[in-house]
Amino acid sequence: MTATGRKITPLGNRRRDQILRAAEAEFEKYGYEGARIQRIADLAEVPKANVHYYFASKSTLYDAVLSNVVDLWNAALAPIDAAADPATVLEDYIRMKVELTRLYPAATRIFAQEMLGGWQHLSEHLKRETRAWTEHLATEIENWIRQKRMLPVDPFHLIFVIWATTQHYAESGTQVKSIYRKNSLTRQDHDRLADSLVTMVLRICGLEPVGHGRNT
Amino acid sequence: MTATGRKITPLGNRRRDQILRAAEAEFEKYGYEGARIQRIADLAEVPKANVHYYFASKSTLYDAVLSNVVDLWNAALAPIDAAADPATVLEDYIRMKVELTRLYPAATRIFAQEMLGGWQHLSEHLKRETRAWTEHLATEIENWIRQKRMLPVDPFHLIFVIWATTQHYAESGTQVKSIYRKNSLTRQDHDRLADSLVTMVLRICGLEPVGHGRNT
DNA sequence: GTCTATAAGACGATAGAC
DNA sequence: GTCTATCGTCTTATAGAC
Repeated sequence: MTATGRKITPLGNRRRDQILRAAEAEFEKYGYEGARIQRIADLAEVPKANVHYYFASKSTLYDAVLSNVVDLWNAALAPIDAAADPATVLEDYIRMKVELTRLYPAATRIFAQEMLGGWQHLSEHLKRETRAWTEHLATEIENWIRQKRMLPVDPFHLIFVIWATTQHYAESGTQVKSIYRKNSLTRQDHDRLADSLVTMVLRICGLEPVGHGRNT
Repeated sequence: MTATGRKITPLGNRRRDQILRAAEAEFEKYGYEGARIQRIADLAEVPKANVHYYFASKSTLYDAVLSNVVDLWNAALAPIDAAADPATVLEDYIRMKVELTRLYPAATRIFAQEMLGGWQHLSEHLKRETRAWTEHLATEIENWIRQKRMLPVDPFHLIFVIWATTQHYAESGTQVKSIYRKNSLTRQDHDRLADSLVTMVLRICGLEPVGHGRNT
């Protein structure tokens, strides 16, 4: 089940997927207002009217793309093992988030754009889903602090540090590239970011690295 | 001197300023593509053609807005006292950045939008200016690390933590509000963010609070 | 399901009276 | 400087043949 309550592409609709992928690229590059159905059609190599056959309107198409993006997020970040130690959970979370950023930069940028736009195009249902997960993690962090298993810190601010920093890196072709004077971020760049972020977050929490993920 | 080499509104052009302010609000809300000159005109309470009298094109108008935003940034964040201790410089930087976010949320959001869009509408000159300041701070941090005045950490990642987190908060009317279930962020919210962020950054650097700014 | 052609309207920009 | 009226273009969406 996806966020919309339907299976993602019950298989057998290649044309639809083709258009969906093209739309993702278009919306990533130009945002909702800037996106052009003609370009989506060209990229998907179908006539423009064909896009409207599968998706009634531009808005419907964007909904479909956003829904996929949110599903991706929730699926990957869902499980939190409350029994595990904080350092492990936080490190796993960070590495997972950086990995998502690396694997799906387009989805990540659309997500960020939508956030900056105040979720103007996101349904109430999807909004609730994204919020629920964050609150869950925050509650866990509060428990750990109460149990003196980590230094006191505002849970939401800590989550935002992780979220904002990885999000910030999602934008290949932006200030990050501009500062590093590179054209694309490599696998190594992302590993270094993950390592660095883990180090920083653990220091914030006064935790020692577990060292099960990588050798530093 | 501003980023464009001219004084900001040499005073005496109320109409122009009126339009500029309206444009700022419009671009903040809808982004460059989504912005509508008609709405800007309505908000500024002038006929649409009047907008075109003061600004030749939509692009020109956006340039003017962006230029003001970048000037604001550079003016407030420019001075770094290399002789001062790291904790003081970092704390001052954080509090200044949070304050800017509080005072100019519109400017901040436009800045963030432009960043996410890959600075598509920012002139080369302005790009260079924003980059220069970041590199300057990074160099200072590297010096401090070499002099063992703080724990080793990737300077850019540290800056991004600060930048991304405060930026993330700039979006009143977004996920932050959604999570906190509030309609606007108060002065106190921003103070708490600044305190929290200072604590986190100083822990990352292994530094003690100086306590000259606020009593924690 | 696929595609061409086109409708219907919105938009940025301008001409030209005052 | 200000404003009305309008031009030309672009864009979403649809009608209707195949």
